[in-house]
This record gives sequence, C-alpha cells and structure tokens, in this order.
Amino acid sequence: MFSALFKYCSQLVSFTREEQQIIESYFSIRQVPKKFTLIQNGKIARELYFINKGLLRLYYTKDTEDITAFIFREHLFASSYDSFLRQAPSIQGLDTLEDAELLVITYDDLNTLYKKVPRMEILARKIAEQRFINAQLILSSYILDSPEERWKKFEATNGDLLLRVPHHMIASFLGITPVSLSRIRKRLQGS
Amino acid sequence: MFSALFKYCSQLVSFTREEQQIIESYFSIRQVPKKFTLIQNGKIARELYFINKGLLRLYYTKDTEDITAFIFREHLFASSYDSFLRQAPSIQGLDTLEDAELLVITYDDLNTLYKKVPRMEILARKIAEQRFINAQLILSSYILDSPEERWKKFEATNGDLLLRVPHHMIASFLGITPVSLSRIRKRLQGS
DNA sequence: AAATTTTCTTTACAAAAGTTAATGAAACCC
DNA sequence: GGGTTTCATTAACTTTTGTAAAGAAAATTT
Repeated sequence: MFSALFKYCSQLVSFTREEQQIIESYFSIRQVPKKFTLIQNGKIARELYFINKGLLRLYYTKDTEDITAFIFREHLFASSYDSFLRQAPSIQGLDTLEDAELLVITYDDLNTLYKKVPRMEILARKIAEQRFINAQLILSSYILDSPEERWKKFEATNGDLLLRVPHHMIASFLGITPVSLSRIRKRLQGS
Repeated sequence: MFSALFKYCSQLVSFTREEQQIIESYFSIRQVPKKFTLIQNGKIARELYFINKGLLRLYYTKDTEDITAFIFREHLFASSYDSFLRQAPSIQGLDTLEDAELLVITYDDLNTLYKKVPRMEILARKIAEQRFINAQLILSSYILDSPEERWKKFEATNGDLLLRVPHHMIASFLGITPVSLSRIRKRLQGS
C-alpha cells in the first residue's frame, strides 16, 4: 500500500523504519472513480496526493474550455501545487481520468509531519526542486519548440498516454487546438 | 552589504545572529561589469547569486539567436537554477545587463551550509517553492494568454524594465519576434 | 440494441504571427 | 566626433494557427 511511496522517496531521502511508520500514519488511502474532481478551480487545495494507481489531470478553465496543464501518472505526487503551497484559491482544477487509488495528506498534517520528521523537510525541498525543474522543462519547450516539435517530443516520451488520454486534452497541453493537432499528425504521417 | 539578503530571507525564515554570521561567511561579494557572462550555456552552474545591485538575464540560445527565459531584478536569487540544482550542463546562459554587485555562494558551500545551519534547508525549500510558483505563473500565461495579453501584463507588472532592457529581449521572453511586438504596441497605442 | 454523447478528423475562411528586407534613430566605441 | 553596431519600426509576402461547422467513428448510457 505504501511501497510505491517509499520506493519513490528512497531515491531522494533515506528514512528509518520509525520515520516511515510516522509518515504512514499521516497518510490515508482513498479510492476515487473516473472523472472525479479532486480540486475545484477557485477553491483552496487542502490535500496533496500520491498516486498509487490511475491518472490525474491538472487543467485551467478559460471561458468554457479546459486547458490541460499537466497529466500526472502513477507514483507521482500531484496537487494544484501552487494553491497547496500558498493555501490560496486555485486557478487550476484537478480531476481523475481513470479510477484511481490515492494516498492523501492534508496541508496541516504535512506541516506537523515536518516537525515530527525533520528529514521530511529535505524530501519536500527536493520534490519542490524537481517540480521546478519539470515546470522549467515544459516552459522551455513552449519557448524553444514549435507545436509540431512539442507533439513529437510528447509522442516520444509519453507515447503510452496517447491510448489513455483523449487527444484534445493533449492538444491543449501542447498549446494548440485539436484541429491543429490533427493537421500536424496528418502532416507527419506522410514523412 | 548583506542587509538586502537578510531582509529577503526574513520573510521566509528567521535566523539567529549566530546563524546569520555563519551564512555570511559562506557568501562572497563580487562586482561584475555590464554584459558579463556568469554562466555559459553547456557549462555547469557552480554558483548561486543574490543580486544586490544590477539586472541579470537568463536566456536560451536557439540556432544563433538568444531567447530570454527570465530577467532577474535586485534582491533576488539568480542562477541557471536547474543546472545548479542538478549540477548538470546548463541549457541556459546567464549574463549581466547592467553593472552588478552580487553575493555569491558555490554549490558545495551551500550543501555544507545546509549541514551547519539546518534551518537553511527550510529557506531553500521555500525558495524552490517560490521559483516553482513563478515558473508556473509564466507557464500559465503562455498557455492561457495571447501574446498581446502577455505584453499587457508585462507592461503592467514590469513597466520599469522597459527602460532598462532592450525590447527585443522582452519580445523573446513573451514568445514573439521584435516585429510582432512592435505591431502589438502599435495596435494598442490607438485604443 | 438503440440512442446519446464524446471524440476525432476534415473543410473553408479569417486572423495572427513569422520572414525578409529597408529605413532611420540611438547607443557605443575607438 | 566620426564610424560602426545595435535597435525599433514599417512594409510586403508567406506560413501557421484559430474558428466554425459538419460528418464519421467510437464509447457510454439507458
């Protein structure tokens, strides 16, 4: 139940058995169906999730349309991270795309945990750093690459998601319309 | 000399006098002229800078052209952050845009400092979180806003930089060409 | 199984941004 | 101070993407 979590953490920080038990006691497990909204746009994200199973989608809502900000896979921490960190209303929503099993910790409990297990602070720093590096990577792709190049990279690194996620959600993640994605795919077919 | 640094830090963590003295001992001060390259694309960023005075520009190089990734003002930490954190070759360069006064700490010294002043770990986490939130903000503007809207926001929040930074550097930060920026500015003049 | 919704692609047209090149102004450098 | 480089704007033309609408295929619901 917690094995994936500690496997992930152990790459960053090594916890003792005791620390692991304290950490476990602060997380709860939750089964969530497909298409379930975990964090609603405008509300404060009170919880942080570790994905044991399933797929989550972070998205902006512009006018009446959803724009994908990120797709979280198994064995990652997920949240509307900036709302969670600042405890301010979220400008993003977070939904399940598939039935999911999540480990859940609240903001307050996480801060208590920092005090009980100070090494947790190091883990949190490293996760924040990783998320920064990741955001930076996506941003640099927006800056440097054309939509076509972004699609190619997405296909190469996340090809499996093409079968699990509707294309229009990927299109908006790439910063283009489904129409444009369809054109790009057609263009590339030929070559 | 260190007053701006501790003023900035005190918003995030409160250090004792002793801790401050240790921290000071790990930073050195450096005067750097305009147009000086602090971090070269392809090299590993070994240093982290706190800007006492001056303006720094982080940029990508695509083909022969520079594309601005970020402009750092006074009283901020600056580096090619992901290169510094991962100690991997940088895909960005960092230059001064003006004569600058910098407080400098190396990667190794920072890690020593984490051990001497554990509270520093909290500061580092919070700075990483802030930088993540910031990267997220820029990314969301790329996703949600048109170039015209991005320009308007830049003008509103960083209007002072328009006098300190050439427009073509701002244009590439906004993801457009100088030609396009000029058109946008003209379009908005009328309204 | 039929009906409904969602997803994906295509077409035609409009709008925006890129490209190249030219011009004038400003800043910089011996 | 004169010459050079850098910078900002404009124009003409091309390419790309967006928008709107329609139809086909797939998935979901009843």
